[in-house]
Amino acid sequence: MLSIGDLSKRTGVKVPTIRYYEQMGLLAAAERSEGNQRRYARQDLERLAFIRHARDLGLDISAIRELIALSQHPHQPCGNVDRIAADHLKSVRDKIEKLKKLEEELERIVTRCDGDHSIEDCYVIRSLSDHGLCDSEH
Amino acid sequence: MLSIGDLSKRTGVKVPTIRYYEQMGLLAAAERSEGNQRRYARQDLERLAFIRHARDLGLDISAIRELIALSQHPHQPCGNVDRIAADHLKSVRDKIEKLKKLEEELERIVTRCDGDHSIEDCYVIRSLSDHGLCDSEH
DNA sequence: CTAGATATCTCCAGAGACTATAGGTTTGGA
DNA sequence: TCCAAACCTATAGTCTCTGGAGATATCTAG
Repeated sequence: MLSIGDLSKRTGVKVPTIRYYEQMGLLAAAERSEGNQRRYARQDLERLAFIRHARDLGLDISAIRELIALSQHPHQPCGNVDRIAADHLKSVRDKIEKLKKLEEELERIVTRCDGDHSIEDCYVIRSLSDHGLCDSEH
Repeated sequence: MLSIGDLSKRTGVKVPTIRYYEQMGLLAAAERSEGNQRRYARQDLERLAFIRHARDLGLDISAIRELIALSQHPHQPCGNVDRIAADHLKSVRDKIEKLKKLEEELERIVTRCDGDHSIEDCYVIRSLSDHGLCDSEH
């Protein structure tokens, strides 16, 4: 049996975060030692690794909760699982698109500023003040 | 003079958000009507548009606070302004990089799932469970 | 001028996903 | 056996808003 600290070291998830996941219902309430400390078995380690991996991929807590619930019915068809992942892929793509537009605009703003003139004339400040200087909508 | 609702309509910033910006020190405390309601002048409109624009670009409140402070000394050189914008550009680029890696991995996971088999065998679930199935580090 | 509708005021709580602190208890090794 | 490290619970804070409650102000129609 692993202590919460052991589990933390093995998964890279911080101790308070593990307790938080338990509170949020992603991890089952752990067994306890005689002195009331949490003790974990291998399944808990796997479950936490699953959660960690899903979080790293940017899935939010409620999506993960749903995936866990689905994974406990292994003989059902996996359409919902696929949908969750595909939806998330779409939202990641949307975010990338938005950030690329930001990148372009920031680039445009920054490259017109040599950092060596007065704030009064600074393109960065002027761009922020005047939306009309933007190329694209946002 | 504009009411807070007028200002909201003109800038697209919600009323409670305007009050929040005032509380955070981005907007000066507004003048008040006899009945204690906020009244805004044209400068406030411009300032709020500046804030909105900077937020749309992803700059955080403290960066905006700093930019506003700098913009009030128009005769100083603009090196710091440039630095804030350039730092932000870098962080946007970093975010894009990370998201692209996620995109790749999610794509890989999703395309191997046809949504038409059992959860037991689902590649999405298996990928999340087993980090070893990933192509790249993350 | 007054009634009623709309807008505003302040204060407080909640969102999401943690993170940190305080004050106390248990555990593991020398 | 003793002590430091790890653990426990409970609570509050992070960041950027957003929404609600209950009270007050302003505007419009009659």
